[in-house]
Amino acid sequence: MKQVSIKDVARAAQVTHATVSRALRNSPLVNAVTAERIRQIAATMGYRPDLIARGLVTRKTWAIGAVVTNIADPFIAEVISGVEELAMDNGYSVFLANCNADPDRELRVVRLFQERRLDGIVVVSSRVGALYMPLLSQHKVPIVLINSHHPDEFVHSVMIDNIGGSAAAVQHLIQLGHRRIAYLGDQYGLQSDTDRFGGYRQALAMADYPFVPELVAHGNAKSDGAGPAIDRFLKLEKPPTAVFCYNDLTAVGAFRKIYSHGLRIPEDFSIVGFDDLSIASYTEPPLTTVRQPKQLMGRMAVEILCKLLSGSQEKTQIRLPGELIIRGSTSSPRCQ
Amino acid sequence: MKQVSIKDVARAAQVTHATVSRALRNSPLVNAVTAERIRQIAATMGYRPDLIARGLVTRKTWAIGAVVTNIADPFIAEVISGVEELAMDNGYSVFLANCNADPDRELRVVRLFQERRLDGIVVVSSRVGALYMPLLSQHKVPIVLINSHHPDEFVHSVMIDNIGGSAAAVQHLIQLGHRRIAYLGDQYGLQSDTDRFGGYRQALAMADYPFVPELVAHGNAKSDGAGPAIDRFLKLEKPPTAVFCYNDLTAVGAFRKIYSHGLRIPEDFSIVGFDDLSIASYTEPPLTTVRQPKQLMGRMAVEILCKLLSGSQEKTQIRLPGELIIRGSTSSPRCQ
DNA sequence: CTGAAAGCGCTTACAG
DNA sequence: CTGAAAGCGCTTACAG
Repeated sequence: MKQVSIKDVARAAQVTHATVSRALRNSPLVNAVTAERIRQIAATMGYRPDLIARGLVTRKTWAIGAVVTNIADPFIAEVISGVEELAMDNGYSVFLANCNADPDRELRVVRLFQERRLDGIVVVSSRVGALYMPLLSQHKVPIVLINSHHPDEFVHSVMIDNIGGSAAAVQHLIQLGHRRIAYLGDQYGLQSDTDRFGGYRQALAMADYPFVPELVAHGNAKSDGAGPAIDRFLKLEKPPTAVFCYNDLTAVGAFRKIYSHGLRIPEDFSIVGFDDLSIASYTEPPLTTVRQPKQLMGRMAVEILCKLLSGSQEKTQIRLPGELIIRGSTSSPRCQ
Repeated sequence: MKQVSIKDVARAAQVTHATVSRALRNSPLVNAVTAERIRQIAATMGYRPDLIARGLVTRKTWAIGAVVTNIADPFIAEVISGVEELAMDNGYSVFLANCNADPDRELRVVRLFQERRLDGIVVVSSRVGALYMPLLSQHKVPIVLINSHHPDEFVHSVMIDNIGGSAAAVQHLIQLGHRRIAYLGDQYGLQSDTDRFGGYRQALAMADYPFVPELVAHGNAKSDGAGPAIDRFLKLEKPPTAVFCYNDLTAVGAFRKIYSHGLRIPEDFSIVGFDDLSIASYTEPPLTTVRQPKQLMGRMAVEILCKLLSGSQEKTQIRLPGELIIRGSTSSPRCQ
């Protein structure tokens, strides 16, 4: 069945389609009574404006793109839920594009979004922001980066305060009395890893603790990358009594390995994560971690986008604090 | 900077924009040499076709909608990653709409998708499929339901075999030697809960086990809903030695409660879940559960959609088997 | 307040 | 093989 168009309504209402358009958009340029009559008729006929057609003339699609590496990543899914929520509240629909860190796919997405004439773009956890530069420079499509690389090359970004968050985590361990605190990071040169490592060192320095290179290991930001690192830590002459992990998934992997060594958490070994995924509440004991306000980050990115889309020129680079959530995986070390 | 349009290219190539259109679409109706020349020029000028304009005339948007209750739900996020992947591979972009089981929002989405002239819609885990009926009947927009209520009212659906999956789970417990097996379900009348309960009863019946009403409790499909149910089970004169849970989150809640009673898993108590979220691998011990092929389900839905969009009239209702994944949370009961 | 006209950027019969 | 024309469903100056 064909959609009823504005002309069908016009015919039924015995006016021009221009008048129908005005009536439906509540233009003051049309007589209140006829306007109401037209609206009635349109409603009865089940008329729905064609946003495609409208977009063609208004040059506005009311659509934004969300580019992510992997929507199945729980961190990203939470961010996107924030993005979607605020976007919808502001009248925007969101196109979701998974890129899996595949450059081909990412390039295709950039082109596609350009061809679809999206009003704006949000990029989550990207390492290849440079790909979006053409869009930004040639077509001045507003782009807001969330927790992505090189935010400074872009004008608008929302970032977690990695340094501050990890410093707080390590300070927490220091206050509990731990002297040998390990850092279990990533290995792919992520800026977030570098920064969290930076926060770790900063906290040590502030407490006048020595930095011990052997207490630093590199996982893969996933659960299965933690094992070898923990093994190595425990074989040290003076093993650490606590580890601060790059993220929650790494921490979960650390849990398993610690248990497999017959140690208890937190009595024998304290663990701190980063992100506060929902899984952090489910470990046994629940994980002490640094919470990233994931939904909020998504919402803020859209808020920035909306401001830009309504003409703001403001340059917005937001750095949000992480919140240390103290749960059961940390305590004072047993016997020093 | 204004986008370069087909007319700009035409001017530069000294042909009409119709010819440019043909050349760019590789129409045989244009001289190979000029076609190539035009393509060159278009490329140099950085021309990108306007999909909005094209869509207006072709009546095809190459966009599909994905309606979900909550993208932050890990189950849904996985399904969507499958949807997005296959959609993109077939040239479709996907609009994501979160509805949070909010009817207002859901109604808005239906209207919006109609106005955006989407080519098709995928609905995940919806309870209110009825809302989409107008779209389906009036505008014959293809709709494929994934794990949603009342799939039979719709022509196309992808469902997990809840009955078979849960029967397999319970059979597994029976084979391990458990005699008193509890079912910890949901309480909101979800069809999936009814079906999983059905599979539970079916497995008991096949083993000639009695059905014991006191071994059935109702959680809330989330982690925090399991506690009271487990408490009640353990207070029974003859408590169960194993519990089959409606889903993994419920199972995780059961874990915590079992541990808080000082019992061991699986030595003292076996637990089985349903879904196989990534969290199922992270519990201690890892959770035995029924895997839903989440990504596959998403991909299959899009595959159906694509067939429909290329003219197929076939009615497709797929029921996928779940796979029992045996991990560490189940074993034979200690002492009967 | 309303209509007639132009136009958004494309595609596609229809002539030639 | 190419152009001229019509049209997709809208919006919006421009007249009246």
